[in-house]
Parts: sequence; C-alpha cells; structure tokens
Amino acid sequence: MAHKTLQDANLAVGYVAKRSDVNVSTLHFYETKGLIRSWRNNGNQRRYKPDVLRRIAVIKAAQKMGVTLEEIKLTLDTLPENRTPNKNDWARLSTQWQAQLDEKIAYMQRLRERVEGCIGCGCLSMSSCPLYNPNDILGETHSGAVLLEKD
Amino acid sequence: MAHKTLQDANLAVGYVAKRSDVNVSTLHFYETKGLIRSWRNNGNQRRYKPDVLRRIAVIKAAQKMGVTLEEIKLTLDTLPENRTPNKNDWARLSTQWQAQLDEKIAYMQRLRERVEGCIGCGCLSMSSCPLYNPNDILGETHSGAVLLEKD
DNA sequence: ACTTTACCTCAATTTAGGTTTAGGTTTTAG
DNA sequence: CTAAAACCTAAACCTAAATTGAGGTAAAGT
Repeated sequence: MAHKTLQDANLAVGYVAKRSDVNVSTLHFYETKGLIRSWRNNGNQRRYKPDVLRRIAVIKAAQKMGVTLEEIKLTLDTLPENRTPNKNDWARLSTQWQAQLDEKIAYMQRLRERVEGCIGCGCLSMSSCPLYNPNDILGETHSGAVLLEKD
Repeated sequence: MAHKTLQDANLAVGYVAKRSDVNVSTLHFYETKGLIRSWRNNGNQRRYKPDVLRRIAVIKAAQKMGVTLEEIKLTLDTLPENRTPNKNDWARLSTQWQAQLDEKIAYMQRLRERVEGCIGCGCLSMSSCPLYNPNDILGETHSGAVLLEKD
C-alpha cells in the first residue's frame, strides 16, 4: 500500500495532502497561519491527528463561501483545544458561515436587480442610470442591508 | 472652479479620476491593461472622451459582480471601435454579466444547501458528510450545473 | 546497503488589482 | 512671472493565498 500511516492518529503530511487534495506546501502554509497543527516525530517530520482532515475540509468549504483564511482562523480558534471537536462544534461553524453566505447571496441579488434596471434604462442618462453613479452601486442610501464590500 | 476641462469631449485624468471615484494611478493601470483609452495633448498629458466615464462605471459594476478585469476586457473589446457605444451596446454587456451573476448566485445557493445539510449531519461520519469529501463540495456528481471554480 | 521517495527549512516567485515613491515636466492661478 | 497644482514615467511595493526552488535530512523499499 502507498501509505502505511493510516488511522493510527498519527498521519504523515503526504498522506494528509493526498486525502485532502491539497499540496504539502499548502499544509505547511496553513500551519504557519495557525489554521492547523502538528507535532514532530524523531526525525523532525510533521505528524497530524486524523481530525486535521475535517479541519481542512472545513477550511476549503469556508473558502468556497468566500470566507478569508483570516476569518476562518478566527472561527476555528473558537473550537475547543482540550478535546476533539464534536458535532455541535462543527455545526456552530457551519451556522456562522451560512449567515455570511446568506448576506453574500442577498448582496448579489440586489446587484442583479440593479443590473436588470440598467438594461431597461439603457445607460443613456448618466444622472439616472443606477450603474452610473459610482457611489450608488451598492446602495447605502437605497437598502439598509449590510455591505460586504466597502469600495 | 476646480477643473476647467468639463464636457468638452476632452477630459483630463484628474477630472476623470474625481468623477469616477478612482485614483489617477488606477486610470493609468486600466490603460496599461487596455480597459480604457486616451490620447495625449501637446504636453504629453492624457485626455479622455467623456464616454470613458461610463466605461469605468461599467468596469466597477462588473467587478462587484465578481468579474475579473481580464474578462471585463474581453467583453469591453466587443464594443464598437468606430462609434460611441449606444444603449444596445451597453445593454448587451449587462445581460452577459447578469447571466454570470445568476450562475454565481445559483452556485452559492447550492453551497448553502450543502452547508445546511452539513449542520444536520453534524460532520460525524467522514464518508457521508457533504462537506467532508474534498471532491464532492461543488457536486460535479450531484448537480449538473456549471461550475464557477474548478479547485 | 543503497537508492528512491518523502520530508525538512527558508527564501523567492506568482497572480490580481492596484498603490506608493521618486524624480522630472506641464498647466494653471494669482 | 512665479509658485502651486496637476501631470508624466518607471519601478518598487502591497495583500492574499499559495507555489516553486534550492539545498539538505529521514524513512522505506529491495
């Protein structure tokens, strides 16, 4: 078999990389960012607990939702240190990011409406086109909703 | 008045920057990327046609929809060169990006469902959790929809 | 035993989308 | 006429999220 270190609660970096479908260098990188943790064996090689796999899966899922690594770290830092995270721990994270995702979807839908309006207006009048006014695109003045970007 | 070069079809870079709410350096940058164009006066200073304002507005709107500058350039390149773009020209661009936005919204909504499912499953079973399997997050196998990211 | 394969560190490079800095020229206002 | 404001170019720098490379060590397969 390709890798002997299986479920022994003692995973090598190459194994984790293959199982998670990320590069070894990415695991190093995540470690420097404090997103995952490892210990070293006698020969200074990284070893991981199996739950690192779920951590990485969660990191990747959050990234697809548009969450930055920095935010992901903040949230992961709320997981208990003394025990392996359980069902409720992970569920809490999901709920949090789902809220962010909902905001993002809502933002996109508002944007879509704007664009729709703009197709109608034909962008002929600079003063009336909803896409024209640089400060009116996200509509601080129009919808009271939370902004995802501040540009 | 602050700027004399007004609507003379002959706009200075600072005027355009102020009206568009972007930095002068950004206009230089956009020009190197082929997103906008200018000619030079006697003293080698940039001059713009007024429709650059709409171009920039459109660029910024597209960026908010998540379109990259590279894609934006491709689309802007389909505008006619010989005349000032008209209502239909701009409407075509809006329609195109609106479709992309729709895809993006749909993708996010699929993702949201996944996360919802994951709250239910509690992420306890590595083999059954929809967020766990690294290759199953976007669901090539699950939904036949177009993927927005290929990671 | 030996030779791949896997691993290590540290630094540099990449991409996107700009911003900043430095040093010099042009335009405008008074 | 002079000084300030605006403009010019080229290159360096910035952040995020990695990837790549160089040079060296450890572990595994035969």
